[in-house]
Amino acid sequence: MAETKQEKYEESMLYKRRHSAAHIMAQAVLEKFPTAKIAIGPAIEDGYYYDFDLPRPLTPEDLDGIEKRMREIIKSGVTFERKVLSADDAKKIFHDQPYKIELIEGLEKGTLDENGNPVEEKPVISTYSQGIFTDLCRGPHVDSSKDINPEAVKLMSVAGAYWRGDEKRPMLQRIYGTVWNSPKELEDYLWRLEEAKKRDHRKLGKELGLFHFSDDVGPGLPLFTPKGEMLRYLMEKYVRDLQTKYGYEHVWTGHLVKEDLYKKSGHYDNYKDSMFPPMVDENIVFRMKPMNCPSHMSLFKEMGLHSYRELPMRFAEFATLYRYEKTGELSGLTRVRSLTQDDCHVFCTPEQIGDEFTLALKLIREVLDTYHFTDYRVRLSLRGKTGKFVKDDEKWNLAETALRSSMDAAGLEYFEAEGEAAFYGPKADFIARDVLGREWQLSTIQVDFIQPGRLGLSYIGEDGLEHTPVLLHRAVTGSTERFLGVLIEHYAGAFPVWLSPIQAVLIPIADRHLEYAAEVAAKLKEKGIRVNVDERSERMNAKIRDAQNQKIPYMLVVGDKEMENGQVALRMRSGENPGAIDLETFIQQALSDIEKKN
RNA sequence: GCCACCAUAGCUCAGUUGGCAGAGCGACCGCUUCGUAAGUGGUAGGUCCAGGGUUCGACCCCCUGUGGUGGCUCCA
Repeated sequence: MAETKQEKYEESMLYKRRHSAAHIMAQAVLEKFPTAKIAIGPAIEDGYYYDFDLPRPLTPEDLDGIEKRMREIIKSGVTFERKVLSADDAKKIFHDQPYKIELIEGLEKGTLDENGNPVEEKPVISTYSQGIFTDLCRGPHVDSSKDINPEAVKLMSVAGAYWRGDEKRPMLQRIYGTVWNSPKELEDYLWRLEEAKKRDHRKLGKELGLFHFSDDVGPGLPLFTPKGEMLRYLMEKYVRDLQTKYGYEHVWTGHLVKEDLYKKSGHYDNYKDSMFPPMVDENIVFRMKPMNCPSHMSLFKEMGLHSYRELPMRFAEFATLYRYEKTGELSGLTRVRSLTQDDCHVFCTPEQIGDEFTLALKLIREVLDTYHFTDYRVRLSLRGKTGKFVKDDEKWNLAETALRSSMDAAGLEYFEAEGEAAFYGPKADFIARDVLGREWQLSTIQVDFIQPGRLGLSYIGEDGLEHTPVLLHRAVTGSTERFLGVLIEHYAGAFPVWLSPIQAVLIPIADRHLEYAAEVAAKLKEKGIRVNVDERSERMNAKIRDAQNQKIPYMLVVGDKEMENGQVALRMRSGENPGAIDLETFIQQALSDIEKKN
């Protein structure tokens, strides 16, 4: 296979255009607010941003003005000139720009680059100037602003952003903008955003009548309609059956747990802020269950003394958990306060890690495949040098090695992310790309050498001695709520037949066909097909339109001809119109589509 | 939690220098019985998110709160 040479984004003309546009925007903002303090302004995926400390909040009108001024600057043809200089000279230039001074000090120490990211080598300090505006910058940039098409530039939004991403530091105003190589590309990008909006699961969830939120119930607590619950049921049943087939066993561990257990497991220290407040009953303090691991481990313990012959033991559970997410973090179904995890904990010996990982991997691959997620990558999250990570080098090394070799053995490509691990061990996350190219973290497998010891778990080994089992945490779809949100957007609401809450709708042409429609519906129901009869006194066209908008896979029109011949006139939601077929033929086709999970 | 913006009928939205609240779709009740994406007439439907303030008068202006959106931070 021929190797295609792919240009790195950071070296591309598009990147230069975006980065240069960020500088031009900063110039326009400084012209408007001469006392503004400028922070950082990198190019990012699909555009760029720049952070400012401004005397007042920006309005949408400000953005229009800044965008207009940017076009003028671009058209005027300013050139970008690079200059290398010493830290002291740089400090002189930016003497009234405290954020730049802080960045220069980072560069001086050789630990951070001009965007505040850690670097290996001590960087050269350089500035880029266009016209009267000079910025601390490594580049690269376009030679002249004439390399940017003024009609391919657009400011997108204003947002708050903490300086250096640290919530204890000042909140700056971030302007997001986008630049493309041509106005056509910009138009395509805006079109993609529109398409994404049409697929937004919050919008589709309402239109298709799948779920709601209620102020009376509370934020982040979704309520599912009969259709929405059907989806949940089907999704969970599918994974449950598959897990059973793969040798996982299901357990149930309730919703409340004594707070003390989380102190023992170590979760309390790390996550008490994201647990719902305690429920106090005389001398006992309870918490809503925010994770299953301690419960599953307690169950393992209560089931008595275990022999190595019993391992691996695989406890799976569809458990509804409650997490006290900050209100600003809640978002539709993808970030909620009550979530149903398809969780599993595998208790095994160190030697079994590889096999268990492979098993989990096989299961995950099959599930992602069924849901038409074919494009995904794996992130291996490792501990960082500082932070929440439990201190035990030997065990971390053992865990990291086990995970790496398991993934290598599985022939799986992965990339590593330092500092992203859970506090108890490294993890492998599956990040899938949906049809719009957006990435979602779905499945996860985590090795845990820490918690079983903390909770005093043990098994008797071949040597007759007590050993601490290794714990594997594993989730396939993550949570039912989040996965459903992603699925709605992935399918744009047109679920495959096996998942569709309503699989077929019968459309009688006139009232005299109602009886036949009901007969057909009864026969379909008998075969387990989820079917509705549209009995309204509407024209067939209106019924078809409504069924299309509800994205129902099969529309079955019945009139005089069909009634006479025991047929149904099939129309697919794709617009495909096979016409009149025998009822039995349709049933066979539908059952086959459902069976194949197409 | 922080920054900005938003909240009007079931849904999508309009509205007024501060002077009796509007449309389309949907719902309901009729008429229509129709062959592959909206037949037709009528009726009902509102604490203009909540609480306070300014005012002769507040859906509109101010404050506080609640909820949502876009980000930031966080995500066992």
